[in-house]
Amino acid sequence: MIDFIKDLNEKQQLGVLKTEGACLLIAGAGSGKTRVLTYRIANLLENGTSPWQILALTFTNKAAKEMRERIENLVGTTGRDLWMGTFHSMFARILRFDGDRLGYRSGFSIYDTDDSKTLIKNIVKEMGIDDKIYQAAGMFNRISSLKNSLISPQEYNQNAEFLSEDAMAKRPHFGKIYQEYAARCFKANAMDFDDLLYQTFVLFRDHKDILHKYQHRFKYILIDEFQDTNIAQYKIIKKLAAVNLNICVVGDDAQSIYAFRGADIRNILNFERDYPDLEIIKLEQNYRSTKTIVEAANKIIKNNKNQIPKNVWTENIAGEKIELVRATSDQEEGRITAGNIFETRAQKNAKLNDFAILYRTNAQSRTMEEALRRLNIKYRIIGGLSFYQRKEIKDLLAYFRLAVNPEDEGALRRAINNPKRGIGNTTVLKVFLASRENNIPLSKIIRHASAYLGKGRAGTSVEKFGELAKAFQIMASENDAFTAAKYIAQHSGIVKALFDDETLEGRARYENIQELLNATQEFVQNKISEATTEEPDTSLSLFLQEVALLSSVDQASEDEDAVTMMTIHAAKGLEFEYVYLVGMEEELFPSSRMITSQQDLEEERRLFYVAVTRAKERLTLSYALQRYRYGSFNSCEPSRFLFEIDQELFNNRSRAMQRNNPNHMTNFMRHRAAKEKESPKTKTGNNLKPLKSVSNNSPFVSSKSEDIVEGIKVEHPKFGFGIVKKIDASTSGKRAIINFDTEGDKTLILSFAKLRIVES
DNA sequence: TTATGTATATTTTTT
DNA sequence: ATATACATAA
Repeated sequence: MIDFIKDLNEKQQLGVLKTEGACLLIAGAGSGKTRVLTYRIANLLENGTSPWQILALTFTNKAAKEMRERIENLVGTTGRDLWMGTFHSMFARILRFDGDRLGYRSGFSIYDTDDSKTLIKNIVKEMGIDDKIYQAAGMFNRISSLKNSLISPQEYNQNAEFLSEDAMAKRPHFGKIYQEYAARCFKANAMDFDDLLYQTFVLFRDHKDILHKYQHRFKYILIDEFQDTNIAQYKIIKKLAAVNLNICVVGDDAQSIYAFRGADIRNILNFERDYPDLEIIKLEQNYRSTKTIVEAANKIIKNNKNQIPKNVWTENIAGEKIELVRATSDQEEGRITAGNIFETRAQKNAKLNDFAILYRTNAQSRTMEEALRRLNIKYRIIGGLSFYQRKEIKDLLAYFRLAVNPEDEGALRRAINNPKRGIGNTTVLKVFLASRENNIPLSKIIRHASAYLGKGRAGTSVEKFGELAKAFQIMASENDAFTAAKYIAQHSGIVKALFDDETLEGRARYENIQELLNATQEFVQNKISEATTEEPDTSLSLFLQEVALLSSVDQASEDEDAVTMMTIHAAKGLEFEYVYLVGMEEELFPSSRMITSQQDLEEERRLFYVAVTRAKERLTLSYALQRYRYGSFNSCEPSRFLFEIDQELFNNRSRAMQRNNPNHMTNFMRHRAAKEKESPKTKTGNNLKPLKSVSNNSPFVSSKSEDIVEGIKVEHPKFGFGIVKKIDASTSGKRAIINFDTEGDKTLILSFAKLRIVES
């Protein structure tokens, strides 16, 4: 029997013991909600609930893994059969079992964002419409948010309001693109990330027997990070919980940072409405951070209007004051940060694992890397371009996918002529055309290519590839992931091509391929050692599914003692003794794209709140006066967020620095006041753009590009002198059409173009 | 069909 | 500054 009482405070106990009915845990930062969830599950297991009757949804696979380990420590090995993981991976599992009812086959591919965008690009190209208006990224975002709101292509195309909106925004073909995109994914036996949610919803909606199966299986449902769930996720969960009604959600509205991905804070409010006899428990005691940090965080979040009132407090010591660093440049910021880490480690005898550098954008990691490397400090970067996004990895994965799912359009496109087989673009287009016109599966076309493309060289090359693909398919279905992967890597020619590449880059790529093969081997071994059944699934198919749903945090290994660097988003749920939050500058944090609306700004502030509350012992904030961006220096102003922390919470050094440079802070304050006054003017000037553009965040107008107006004469370093003919603010990034004396008309993006005003 | 050079867009966060 | 896309030549 576990002694719950000893390890938990009163509120936490309540959260553990209130097993029946609906329960909403509002958990402030560092209030031990993971602990509550862990004990809650352990308690359920101890009371005789079977592991497979519990569905626990976490935000990352890593969180699930850690929780599983902690549960096993409490109650033994029963944790293994829990349905615990991310929404996406648990729903993928359900769809693998029962997706056939929707017409999917079990080896379905999971398209990542790149795959989806490529497909959209191809569709737009095939439709022969302007790819400047129908940009893949914009179309993809729109489709994504529609799916997250559970609106199907059919529903979309029958809705007069949507259609007229599109017509007004001058993109009348969007509905068709959405329809075609969905059709093509289905034909390719592929789902994108959003489909994993959307199709699960459809499955439960249209097939009551399957819904019943899961409704009765899951006696208890738990959801972590509830503030970051979207409408689709909520609706599915509501269906699943409808029979047993035992549902416990944990979240903190102050840490909701994924609205851009469809997360809807209203889910918390809906939850109160949908479960009237709900028990609401507020966890407000913070066990993680010092008083200083908790106080700073509270002050920051107070500036947000939308929030559930709560009072986070701590019994911890006041601890060190917050340090604020001003650097002259981003490079200096890096040097100071690295130097500070170096000193602190020696002083406090700390491990590098205790340090984290957090930033708003991935691009900021580079200067930090250089600085750390100079001091020989080990580091790891989470996110950015991950291992699985590297070209050579994606190339080989395409072969794997094709072996598991022969209809995968994206995989076929990628693999068919890589390495070079003399199958060019024209031929590939013919293959797709033949498939579409005769309504014959791609796999069949390529295996009988000469019948469809003629008996020329192209036809035989494709046919040979078809045979190869078929062989891989058999290989994948009859062997475990490692065996199949090794075979495919060798026989696809990918390994050979890279092995022959003697350059340094080629070597690295070759090693990455080896690494991928190691990963399949590890996967197989893990499955066997964790197995609770006779025949664990070690297929390449399952490997691909797990890899596709890996989050950036999941990929980090903590074996080595190293400083962790990541975006604030990736840091959610983590904690470190010493946190360095760099790049505290206007336009960077808050991001220039997020300052136009109150809502967006509040999300940025929550992001700041998340960053600050990662720190246990000490928080260091820094900003640079100048930052190298887009290949040139830009001067920066300190972030407005810095002024939301009480001056007394900064250490003497930081305050002295501010005093010694009265110019800086006060100047900035004046600056901002002036800007705010001015802003209505700029807004009216921008009113030309259509009411509803795809990117509804109007681009930030820097003071420099503001000065560029129609009719003035400017000088460009390359094109020489010219007259501004027209300003176009309708797209993302304000553009100007300029008539140059020597070069004629050019369209330039103002935030990039280096223009000097000659006369206005 | 493939290789090469030039133009163009890109940087917010992610399952 | 860098990655990708497209056009052009071989």
